[in-house]
Amino acid sequence: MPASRKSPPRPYHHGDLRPALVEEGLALLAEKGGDGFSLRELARRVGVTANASYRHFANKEALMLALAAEGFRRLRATQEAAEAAADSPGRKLVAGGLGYLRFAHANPALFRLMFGARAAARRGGDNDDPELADASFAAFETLRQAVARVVDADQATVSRTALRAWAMVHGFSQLLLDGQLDHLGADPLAEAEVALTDAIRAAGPV
Amino acid sequence: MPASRKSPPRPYHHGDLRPALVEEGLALLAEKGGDGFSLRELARRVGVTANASYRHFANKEALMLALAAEGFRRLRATQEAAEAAADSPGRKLVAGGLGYLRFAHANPALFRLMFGARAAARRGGDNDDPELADASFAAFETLRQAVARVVDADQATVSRTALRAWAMVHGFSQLLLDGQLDHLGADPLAEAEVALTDAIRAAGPV
DNA sequence: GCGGGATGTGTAGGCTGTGAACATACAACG
DNA sequence: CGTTGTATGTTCACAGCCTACACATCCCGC
Repeated sequence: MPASRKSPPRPYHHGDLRPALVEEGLALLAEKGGDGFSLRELARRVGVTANASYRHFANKEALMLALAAEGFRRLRATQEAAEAAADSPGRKLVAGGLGYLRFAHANPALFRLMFGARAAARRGGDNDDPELADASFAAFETLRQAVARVVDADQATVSRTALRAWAMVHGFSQLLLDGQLDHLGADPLAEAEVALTDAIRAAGPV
Repeated sequence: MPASRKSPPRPYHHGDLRPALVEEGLALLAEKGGDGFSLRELARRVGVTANASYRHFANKEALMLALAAEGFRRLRATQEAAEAAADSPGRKLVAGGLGYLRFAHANPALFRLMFGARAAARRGGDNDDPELADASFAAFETLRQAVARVVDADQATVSRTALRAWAMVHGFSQLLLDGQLDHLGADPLAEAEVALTDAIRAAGPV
């Protein structure tokens, strides 16, 4: 009865390969970093041939774009969870920013991929991946709304303020995970957190 | 007389290979981006065998670190030139920031390498490259001094303010070259310039 | 129950980074 | 001036990578 047994001898078809590739891909990315990420190793881990992934992704870059998009979705979820735990609009804004910072610190390779992949894809000739563009825009929208709940001004002013806040948060995140803040002390994340909190508080209400 | 002629038939020794590799490496990086940068192609361009570079760099990563360090030196030179062209401390600070932003926009792959290489090297087990650390620190020092000429406060306050300014400038630069500001209009660089100028003016005098 | 589309495998080619042995040119010293 | 040592490039080799193409296997709708 070789028909009905499904687990023991590795079935010919994986059954749910695409999400498995994304999930294990995120893990592999965290372990090996952006360089050192290999399609073949990913396939090995998932228990499938190197070429199997080509049924689900046109090439390595397409897979990386999918990882980046998933990263943006998780970043947004992290921001929203952090905001939900705070109890005033001002504190929500700060909490969202700190969530952003911590996400970057906890997922350095993914964070770098998220913000490098679009540019890399476009210089490769592809037009902008809509899934990635959406996911990335949504993350910024989350921040813009947090700002809107604080500043109470016309749309344009809110957007300008949100853009500044984004640049500040993103700048700290990037400097932190690039080791550029290590000279500040023993715990760069903590230093970055207080610096970012001060900066948002100072610039937040314009 | 095959001894004294030096140009026609490619001499066995290049004569000045290391700086040639760095110079052409920067060009190749600008053309191909961080991925797609190949040691073999670089060697081909310089007119030398693939393995010749191993006499000057331990491996590919060491070469990339040298490129990154050279990038920091040029960034600093760009900042200083921009500051020199302005005529008041406040304007010098803004000009330096804009110089930083324009450098990032003009050299996207190099900029990404500069800020990614240290982290990548350290997760590879190497300890921090001192040449790179120095060059990178000097670029921040340039900005810190520009801030010091503006805020007139104790050392600690100056450093905190400079750190904020750095994060802001760096954040805008990174968002710009990652295409994250494209939705702002037809000329993202110009948009980023006014946004950054406003932000520095607003936050500069604390 | 069977035919076709979806999914995974096998094989192969050209590229990459890098190690080891060898070749060449120059420089210092007798 | 001749020798010898050292810095610099070259050749050969290998494993791993991405990916194209042909083939195998499974499942679903008729």
